[in-house]
Amino acid sequence: MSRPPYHHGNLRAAVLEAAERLLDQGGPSALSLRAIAREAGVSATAPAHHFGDLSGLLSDLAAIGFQRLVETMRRAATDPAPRAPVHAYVRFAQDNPGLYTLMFRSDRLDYRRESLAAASQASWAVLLRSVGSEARMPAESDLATLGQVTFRWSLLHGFCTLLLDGQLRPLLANPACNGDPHVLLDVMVPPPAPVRPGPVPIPTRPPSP
Amino acid sequence: MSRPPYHHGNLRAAVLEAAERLLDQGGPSALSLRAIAREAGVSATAPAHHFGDLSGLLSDLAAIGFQRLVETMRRAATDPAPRAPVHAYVRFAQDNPGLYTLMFRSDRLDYRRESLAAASQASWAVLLRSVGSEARMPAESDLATLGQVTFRWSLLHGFCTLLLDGQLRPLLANPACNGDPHVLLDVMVPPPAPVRPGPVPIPTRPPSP
DNA sequence: CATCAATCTTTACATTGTAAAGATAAAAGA
DNA sequence: TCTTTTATCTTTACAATGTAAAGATTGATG
Repeated sequence: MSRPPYHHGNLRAAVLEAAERLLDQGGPSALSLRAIAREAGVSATAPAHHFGDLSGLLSDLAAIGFQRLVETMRRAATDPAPRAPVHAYVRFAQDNPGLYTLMFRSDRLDYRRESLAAASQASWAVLLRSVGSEARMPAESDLATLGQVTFRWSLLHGFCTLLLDGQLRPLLANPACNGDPHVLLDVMVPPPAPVRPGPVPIPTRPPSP
Repeated sequence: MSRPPYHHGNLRAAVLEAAERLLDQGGPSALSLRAIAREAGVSATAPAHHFGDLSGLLSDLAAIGFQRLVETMRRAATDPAPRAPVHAYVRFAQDNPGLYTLMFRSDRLDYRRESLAAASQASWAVLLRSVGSEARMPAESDLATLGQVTFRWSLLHGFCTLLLDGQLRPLLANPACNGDPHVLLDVMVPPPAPVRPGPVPIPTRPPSP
């Protein structure tokens, strides 16, 4: 009976892989320190030595998520299709629902952790470049750029969040959508003109008196 | 020594109030069944008799949140200022950060619960009316209306989520914003024109009237 | 080869959700 | 009015979790 060696040798990576496996399978709520340790085949407290505590582990995992998202967006930026980045962003959330959700669950993460801070910052650079800005940090941008960046990210992030939360299900049930979020995405970006001429798009049409 | 009576008499309401107090103070992660019971001054398992389990309690609390949001939006619809609803929505999230976050934390909620389903559905009616639709359910709307609704809610919800998650802090640190999210909101809605002419795929400005 | 430091396990404890059984009091029925 | 029933709340119990502390094992360092 050759039991596994006392020293795993590559536990850090193995733990992150085990965590992502559980995440894909059971969502963020399945990520307990002990369950991850079980999945990785080590003792309950082994991960803590590599990540400090649970929020440390989750933060490193979220950092990986941001890195992949950045890579996805970089790749999509080379696609000639005008709205390729939009669909790529949403597809990323669809393909990695647990990871995407985790990335923005600030109560379980520690954004001061270096890995996560760096990865998050890199995503800012990509986002700024996507609106034609040369700034690397939002703090160095003008107000118009900030508006564009905020608009883009809010719209996409809101869409993905609502989608993953199941809030768009009543919409997707509509026959016109055929259950495909990307249909909804296409009629949303760019926003369609108001049904009737009226005051500016966003502001509410006066609730038909 | 007159100890509290064995039967509270109005425990259901008291528990919800206690829960909201903890929510305001410590965020959604402070909402444990036992902590709520402590705050309400009853035994640890008393709340379970009224709400079934933790997700039941949180769902009823989230339902209250949706009701208040609906009321807020109804009130804002009567405000003559064109973008009053937008600012009202964000202000609601700012004033009730814990509650707003909880409302969309689907892993801790049970959307099949009647209270939550009803409250959530009511918010759809308000949202549909805000884009001039007369439908009460998204399932009965045409694709253009769905696009408008999705656009509005995604943009606002995304903005609020990023804001409450602290993701917009780098933006708000910019002197032009002066730390006020509503400044950012104003330059975001409607989105500003691109700084320079160039291939700017996403943030297409909605057709100016 | 001896020592050290890193890595992993064992043990321990407080906290949590929830099930089960018991206590209390209000309501209902005689 | 008195008994029975039912709703409400408490006590007890148990498995699971995060994390701290101490011990075991092994690779690295001198």
